[in-house]
Amino acid sequence: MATNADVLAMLDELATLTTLDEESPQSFKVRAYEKARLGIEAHGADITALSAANLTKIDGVGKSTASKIREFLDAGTVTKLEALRAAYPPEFVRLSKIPGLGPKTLKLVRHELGVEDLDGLKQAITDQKLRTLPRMGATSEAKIAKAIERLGLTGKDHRTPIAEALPLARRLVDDLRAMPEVHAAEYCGSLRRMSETIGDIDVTVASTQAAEVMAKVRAHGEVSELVLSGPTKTSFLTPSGLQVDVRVVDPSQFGAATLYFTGSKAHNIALRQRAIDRGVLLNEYGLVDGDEVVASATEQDIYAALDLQYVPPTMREATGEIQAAAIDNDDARFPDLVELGDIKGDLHYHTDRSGDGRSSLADMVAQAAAKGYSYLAITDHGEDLAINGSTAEQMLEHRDNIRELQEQYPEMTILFGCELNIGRTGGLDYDDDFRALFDYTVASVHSHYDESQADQTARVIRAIEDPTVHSIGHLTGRYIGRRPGIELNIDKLLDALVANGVALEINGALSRLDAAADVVRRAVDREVKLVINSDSHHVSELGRMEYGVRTAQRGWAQRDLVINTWPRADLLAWVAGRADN
DNA sequence: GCCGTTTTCGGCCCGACTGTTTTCAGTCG
Repeated sequence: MATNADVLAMLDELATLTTLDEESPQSFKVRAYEKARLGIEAHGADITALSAANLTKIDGVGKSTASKIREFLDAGTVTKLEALRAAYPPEFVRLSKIPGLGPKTLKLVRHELGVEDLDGLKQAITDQKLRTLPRMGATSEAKIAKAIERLGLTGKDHRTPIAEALPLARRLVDDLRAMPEVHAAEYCGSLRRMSETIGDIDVTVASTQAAEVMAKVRAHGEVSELVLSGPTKTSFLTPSGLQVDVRVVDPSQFGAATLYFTGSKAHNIALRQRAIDRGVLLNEYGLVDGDEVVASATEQDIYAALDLQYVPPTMREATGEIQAAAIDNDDARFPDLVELGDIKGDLHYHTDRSGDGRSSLADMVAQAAAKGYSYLAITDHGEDLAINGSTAEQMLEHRDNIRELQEQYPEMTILFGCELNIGRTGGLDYDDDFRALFDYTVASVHSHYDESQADQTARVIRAIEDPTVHSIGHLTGRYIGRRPGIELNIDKLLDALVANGVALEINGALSRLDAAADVVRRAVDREVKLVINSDSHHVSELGRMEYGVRTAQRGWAQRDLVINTWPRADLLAWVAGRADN
C-alpha cells in the first residue's frame, strides 16, 4: 500500500522529469510540484485516504496535482508520469546528475549528438563533439569529462551524513574566524538547518578584505581541488569529495548573506515573496526599499522588518513556519521552542560500567555537574546486551557507587538508571522486580533490524507498555548513511506513547538524531512527552545535547513537552509517578 | 501548475561565476 513517502517520491520524479522536459529548473510546473511536495510534508498526517477535493486543501496542491496524487494512489501509476518516463529513460535522466550539465545542454546533447546515456556521452567527449555545440568549447568538454570521472563522489544527488560534515564545517569556520581580516564566519545551508545529510557546506564570511580571504581559502589545507574562485566566492572539494562554498560579504551585510545561504531555498522564496508584497526587495545583501537599506546586518533585523518573529534556522523548511511567525496573522501560533539553555539534565548517559562506555562514573558525573545540570540519569546497558551489559549483581554494586557519589553533588540528583534492551519480540532485561529497582529507564532497540513493520511496531509497543519503562531511546536504531533502522507504524507507536505516558527520546548523537525531526513533529501534534539526550559514552560527548535540541527544534518541539527542561521537583515527581502506574 | 485584502489572468526570487562571447546564456545555490 502506498504511503505519503511514495507520493513525495512520485512528485520528486515528476519534478525531475518535467525539468528536463521544459528545459528549465525555474519552470513554473516544476516549482508547483516542489511546492506541493512541501505542502504535503508540512501537512504531516497520512494523505492516502483523502479525496481529490480534500487534497486541494493542502497548501500548494491544486486541482491538477490532486488528481495526479489520487490517480497514483488508486491506480498505482500516473499517466503523465508514464509519458515522461517513456520520453526520458532512466539512463538519460542519470546524465542530469552530472554537475555542469543542465536541462538545456542535455537537450542539445541529445538532439544534436544523439546521446542517450553515459556511454554515449563519453563517446561524444572522446570524439570531441561536445565542443561543437553552441556556447561550448574544449574547456567545458574537459570539465564535464572530469565531472563524469568523479560522479559517484560528487554527483548532484550525493549526500554526506551530518556526522561527517558538521565537524569539518566547524573546523573550517574556526580557521576562518582566526583570520585577522575576518569579522565573523558561519556555516549555513542544510548543515545549519540540521538536515540529516547534506549536499555541500556553505560558509559565509564577514570581511572588508574579500580578496585576501579568498586567497587564504584557496590555500587552505582542506582544499583538494578548486571548483571555482571569483572575487567574493570560492568553491572547492575536500579530499573526501565534499564541496565547500565560501562567500565573503561586507560585515554590514552578514545577516542577509547568512540568512540567504542558510535557506532553505523554499524558505528564501517565501521570504522574498513576502518582501515583494511589502514593496521591498530581499537578496543576499539586504532588505532594500529602492536605494534605502531597510535591514541587512543581522537575521533578526530582517525578520523583524518583514513583520515576522525570528525563525530559527532549524525551522526554515517552508513547512508553515512563515505563516506561524507572522506578527500580522491573528491565527499564527509560533511554538514556544525548546532551546539548549532550557535543558536541565541528561537522561541517557553511560559510564565505563557499559562495555562501550569509556569514562569513569566519577568523571562522567563531574562533567554533568560542571554543566550545571539539576539531574542526571546514569543509564548503563542492561544484561541482555551481551558484551556491553551488566549483571544484576554488577548493577547493584553500581547503584551503591552512584548513591555514594550523590553525597558530593547536593545540587544535582543522580538517578540510578538503565538502558534496557528491547528484545526481538519486545522483552526486556532482568525480571520485573529487578527492573523496578531502577529510578529511571530508557528502553532501546539494538538488534533484529529486519523484521516486518507490524512485528517491529508490536515489539516496541510491548516495551512501551511495560510499567518499568520511562522512555524509548533512539527509536529506530538507524545510523545515518549506514543503516536504515527499523520500520515502524509511527501513528500506532505515538498513540501507545501517549496512552502509557512514556517519553520519546531525541538522541543527539550525530549518526543517530533519532527520533527523526519528522517523527518529532508528529509527536508534538499529539503532545507526546519528549526527552532530549546526549547518550554520552565519554566525557567529550556531552556537547551532543546541542544537536539533540536542534533536531527537536526541527520537529517544532515545544519546551513544556520536553521533560528534561522541567524543574527538578517536577521531573522527579514524573519519574516516580510513572513507576507507580 | 498554483494562486488572489488591488487579481479568476498574469504573474511567479535573485545574484555569482564561467565560458563563451563582443553582451550573455547556462548552471548553480
